[in-house]
Amino acid sequence: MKKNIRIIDIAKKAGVSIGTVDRVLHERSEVAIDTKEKILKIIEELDYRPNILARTLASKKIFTFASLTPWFSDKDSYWAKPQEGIEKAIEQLKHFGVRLDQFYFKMEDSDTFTAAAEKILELSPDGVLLAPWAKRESLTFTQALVEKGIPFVFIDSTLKEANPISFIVQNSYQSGYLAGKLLDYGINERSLILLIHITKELDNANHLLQREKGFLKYFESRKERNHRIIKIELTGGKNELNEHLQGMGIELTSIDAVFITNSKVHQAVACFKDLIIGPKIIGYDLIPRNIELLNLGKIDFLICQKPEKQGFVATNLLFDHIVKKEKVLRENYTPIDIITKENIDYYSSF
Amino acid sequence: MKKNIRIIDIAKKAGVSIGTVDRVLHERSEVAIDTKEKILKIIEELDYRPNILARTLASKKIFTFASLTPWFSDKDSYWAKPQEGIEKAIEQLKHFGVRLDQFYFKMEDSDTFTAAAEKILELSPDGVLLAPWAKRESLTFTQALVEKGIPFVFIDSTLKEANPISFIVQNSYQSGYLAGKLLDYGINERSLILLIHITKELDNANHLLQREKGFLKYFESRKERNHRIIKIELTGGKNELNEHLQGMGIELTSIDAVFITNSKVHQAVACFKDLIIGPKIIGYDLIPRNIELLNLGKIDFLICQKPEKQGFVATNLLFDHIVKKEKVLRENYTPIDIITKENIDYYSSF
DNA sequence: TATTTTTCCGTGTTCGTACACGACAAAGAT
DNA sequence: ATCTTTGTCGTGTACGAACACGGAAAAATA
Repeated sequence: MKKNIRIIDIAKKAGVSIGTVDRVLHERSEVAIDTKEKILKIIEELDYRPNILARTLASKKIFTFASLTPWFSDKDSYWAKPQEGIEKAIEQLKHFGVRLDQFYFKMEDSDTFTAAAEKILELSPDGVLLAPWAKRESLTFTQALVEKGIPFVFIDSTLKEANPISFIVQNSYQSGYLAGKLLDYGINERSLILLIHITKELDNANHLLQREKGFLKYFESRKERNHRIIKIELTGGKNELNEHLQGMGIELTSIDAVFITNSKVHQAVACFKDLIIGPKIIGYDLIPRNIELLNLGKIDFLICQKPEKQGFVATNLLFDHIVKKEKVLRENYTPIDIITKENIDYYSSF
Repeated sequence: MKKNIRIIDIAKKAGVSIGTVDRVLHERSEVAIDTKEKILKIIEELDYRPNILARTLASKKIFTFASLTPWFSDKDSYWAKPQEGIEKAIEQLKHFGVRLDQFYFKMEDSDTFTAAAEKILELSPDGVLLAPWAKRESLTFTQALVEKGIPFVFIDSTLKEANPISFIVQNSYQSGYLAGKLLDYGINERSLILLIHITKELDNANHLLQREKGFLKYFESRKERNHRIIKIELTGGKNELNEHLQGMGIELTSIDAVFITNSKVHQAVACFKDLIIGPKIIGYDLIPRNIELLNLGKIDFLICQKPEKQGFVATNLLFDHIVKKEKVLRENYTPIDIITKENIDYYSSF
């Protein structure tokens, strides 16, 4: 049983006191250059790893993390999930002196983003977890963070122009590509496929466009299947899809497969509820209404990205960087999970 | 910011010394009944949670865990995965004074199991992680553990007759059911489906029989699809499947879908390698040869169960029970993950 | 009453690290 | 020659909990 190396072991070996070793470890104040080098060498040799327990116990420092994510009213809503993950991580990290301050913004009002960002800057936390929704405002914010030397991690999406210590996102393009594959797998040649966006501002939703792109790319690579793909943009009104299809002169029964690019898939399903054999349907996210429809067999597949895990991992990345001072992976991708009626009961969000 | 309750806070409030509070906390020696009750009440009131950091730092106790799993020679083999998970967990728990002793047995020789079990009993660890492969021997072992008061956790499978603090397994039946669904989704009516076991001792492999059962159950519930299912048992020889099919007078091209009940799926694929459009194929586990075939499009789906996570979770369950003295969930199920060429790059084993 | 035993509980040290404080010597300033 | 300054480094205390030791009071025994 190998005993752990302690500061005092280093000190003894170097013939100095623990205080001196401590100064070297923390670059606290001046140490004679020879002594410093000797100590560093011994630290290297002995492969010294500080005992985190003792470190946190001794240091009265409290680390404050701030999170800035979209506001949600319902605990079943999508954005509640990353928050859950963040909170779960913080719960475990409490012992290490980590505290969390949560801030929210309203997705439809970028002023709320700016206001929250200012509050965070005023607070000057040790690290920030951020969903960079409003692009311009996010950039201003992250610049200010960089100036203050506050590290930050992106959740859910990332900004090329910013410089986070890491980000954790799903590869939307690839998930769209997968959706294409799954639908294609279940239909015959010469099928009619709908690609549906249901959102109020498609321009702002880069995710959805990426999913579309991946989806179309898949079928481009399978031209020999001779499918016909129709793209439809909706805003989420009732009966909207029905009317839209009528307007285009498309029979419900002629549709073989449907891809909805986000969690609004339940809205599209309503349209087909009276058919005995409906089209194959694939959409996103395990929200309660989708789960219900999946279990009823009305939805064939849901693609999911473990949003809780996203928050959880992001928080731990920040912790590893700030407290443990380890190098962390910059690019983190969430899995692209395939959920069906048959495996949903065994799906875990972590 | 709520300050953490310490032992000294309790002591002050009760008008005693920290030593007395400590005795109550650990039932170390006698404390006057009044004092004890008063202290317990205050502990309750203040919702005192001991600081794990300080606790482990002060207590020189070292917890020893023992693991007993099948021996493997190749780091790519299936049983290397749970080991990886166990080791990763132990790495994190080292700070809390947890050490691991690994023991192995040879799957084909139950004497090696008994020998290892005896060594473990001799070692008297604080907890045991166990893959209960040989049933009779496992029961003898766990009985001895119970007698010595050593808690244990089952990995990969469980024994009804034993009483582990928890077990973590995949629901094999359900995974077979899912395999049925996925295959059925991709084929037309009146298809020819092969159900193939490739193993030397099918009787001993309850997993595989459960998978078969789930698979058949799915199709029983979809009788109207009018498929024909042929069950084949192989032992893993070269060209075995080919010869078998010839013997039965089945054309390769007439086969629409194939389900192999374990990770040997790559052996079955070889049989169809010359066909331009082969059957739909589904099997188990992300071992290198399967991954290769998945990427080549020769295998459509692999069902996976995060074996690393299994080891990881099991170790943490043991830790929570023994060190943190928390209640742990008895029944734990691993996810039933669906892996395709399109999402494999984003699959994480944890 | 004196002595021993038992019951109850306070004190002090320890774990490994952080950090404030100040000691000491050498170099420079007056 | 005396006083400051500066560079080095050791000592002591704290963090919160565990546990050994032994002291004081109460109870039991002589």
